Amino acid sequence: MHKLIEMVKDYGSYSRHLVAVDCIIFGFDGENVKILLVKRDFEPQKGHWSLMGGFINSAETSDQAASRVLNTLTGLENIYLEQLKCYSEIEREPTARIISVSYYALINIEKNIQINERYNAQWFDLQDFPSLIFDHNEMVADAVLRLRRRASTRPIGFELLPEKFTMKDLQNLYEAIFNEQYDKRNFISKINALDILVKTEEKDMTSSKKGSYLYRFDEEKYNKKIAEGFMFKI
Amino acid sequence: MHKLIEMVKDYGSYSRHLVAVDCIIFGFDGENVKILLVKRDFEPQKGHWSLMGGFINSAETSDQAASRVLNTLTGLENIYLEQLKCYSEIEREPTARIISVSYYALINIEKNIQINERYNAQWFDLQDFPSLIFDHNEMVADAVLRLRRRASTRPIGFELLPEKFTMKDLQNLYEAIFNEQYDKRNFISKINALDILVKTEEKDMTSSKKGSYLYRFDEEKYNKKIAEGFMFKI
DNA sequence: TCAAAAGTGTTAGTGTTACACCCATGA
DNA sequence: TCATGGGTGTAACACTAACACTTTTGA
Repeated sequence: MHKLIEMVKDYGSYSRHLVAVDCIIFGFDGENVKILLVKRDFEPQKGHWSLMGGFINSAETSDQAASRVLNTLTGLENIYLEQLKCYSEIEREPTARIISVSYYALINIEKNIQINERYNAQWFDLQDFPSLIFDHNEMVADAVLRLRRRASTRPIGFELLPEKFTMKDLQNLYEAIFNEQYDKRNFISKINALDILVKTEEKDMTSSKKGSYLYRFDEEKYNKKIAEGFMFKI
Repeated sequence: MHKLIEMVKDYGSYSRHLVAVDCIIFGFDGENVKILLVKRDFEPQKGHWSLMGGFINSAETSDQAASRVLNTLTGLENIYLEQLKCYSEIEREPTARIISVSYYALINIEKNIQINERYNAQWFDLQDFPSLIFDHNEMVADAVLRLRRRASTRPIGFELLPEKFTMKDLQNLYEAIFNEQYDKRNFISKINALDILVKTEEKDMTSSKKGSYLYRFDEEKYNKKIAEGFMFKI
C-alpha cells in the first residue's frame, strides 16, 4: 500500500479534489426510453431533480463508485455501466469544487427493481423530463449521444430488453433511442442479416390477435461477431 | 467563490484526491504517425519513458490543465485537445493514489516547435515506441482507437497536416492512422466527394519530376458540412 | 365479417470496391 | 529516352431505401 510519509513528501504541494461520479440511468419500457432521476432532499438545490451520484472514496475506483451508487439506488448488481466523461468546471457546483465523472447505465426496466425509497427516485420519459441541477442536463445530453453511438455499433438490446421480446419491441427501442421511425420490413431484414437472434416457438399474444413471435439474443453468436469486429448500423 | 467554511462543513468527511492529466500527443511527419514522449528525470521510474502530465490545480479545469501541460512542453497554444478517459485504479501509480484524466492532442509536426528541453522529450514512431510507465501504455492504446474513430468521422487532417498538402500526404496520413493501404483512385474520389478541399495552383516539386498539386482545406465548407451532420467514412 | 397487428419481397438507386494505363518532367 | 511518381474512369457488386398486400384470429 501507499506510504503516507512518501505521499506527503512527494505530493503535498498539489491540490486535492473531491471527485464524484454521476449516473445517467437509462431504461426502456417497451415504448419509450426512460431516465431515472432522484429528487434531492438536501441543500444545495434541495427539492430539485438530479442524477444519482456519490463521491469516490479512497478505496475504490471510479467504476466501483459508480457501481456502488447504482446498487444503492436500485439494488442491482452487474449492470452495464460505461464511463462517459470527466466534468471539471471549477464552479460546476456552487458550494465546493467537485470534479465529476459521469457514467451511463442501461437497465431492463421490467426486472422488478426495488428502488430505494430514500432517494425519491422516479422514471421520466427521455423526451420529457424536468430540468436538472448544475451541469446534469449537459451530462444527460452527452449520454444520449453516446447511447446512440453505442446503439449503432452494437445491439444494445441485450441490456435494455427482457430476455424474450418481439421484433416490434426491438424496433420500438431503436426508434425511441434515435427518435426516428423505421420501415418494419427494412428493419427486420437488417436485424436478420446480423444473425444474432433466435426465433422461439413462443408468441406474445398481448399485442394482437394473431400474436407475434418472441425472439432472444444468441449470446454466443453475438460474442463471436463482436470478436470478429462487426459493426451494427441501423 | 466557494466559501471554505461551508466546504469543510458539507464535504469534510469525503476523500480528496490528487487528480492529474496525461497527454497523448500525436503528430505526423508525412510518412508516419508519431507520439511525443518524455523521459522522467524524477522518481518513481526515473529514466523511463512516459506521457507528459501534470496535476490539476484548484484554479483550473482539466481541459485547462491539459492545455497548460501541453504548452509547457511545446510552447504551442490552441492545440486540438480532446478528453479521453478517467483512469482511477487505486494503485495505478505506486507512490500515491492519483486519478488521471487522459487527453489526446493532434499537432502538426512541421510547425517548428520549440520543445522544452527540460523534459527530454522525443518523437517516436507510433508503430515502435518504448514501453511506458504505469498505465500509460493502456492510455496510448485507448487514444489510438479514439484517433481512428475520429479520423473516420471527420477529416482529422486539419490538425495534423500543414496548411497545404498533396493528396498523397493526406492518403499517407490515413494509411498511417489505420495502418492499412488504400487504392489511390478510390481514396481521391472519396475525398473529392466530400467537397471540402480546394486545389491550389501550386505544385509540390520535391516528391516527383512531374510535381503534385497542393490542396488546402476549405474551412468554411467543412464547418458547413459538420453543421449539417455529415460523417466521413474512409 | 371485420378490425388490428403480424408478416413478407422486389426494385431502383446509391455507394463501394477492384482494377490498369497514360502523363509530365528532370535527369 | 527513360525512370519516377502523378493523375484519371469504369464496371461489377453490395447495400440501402422505398414501397403494399396478405395472413391470422378474437371480438
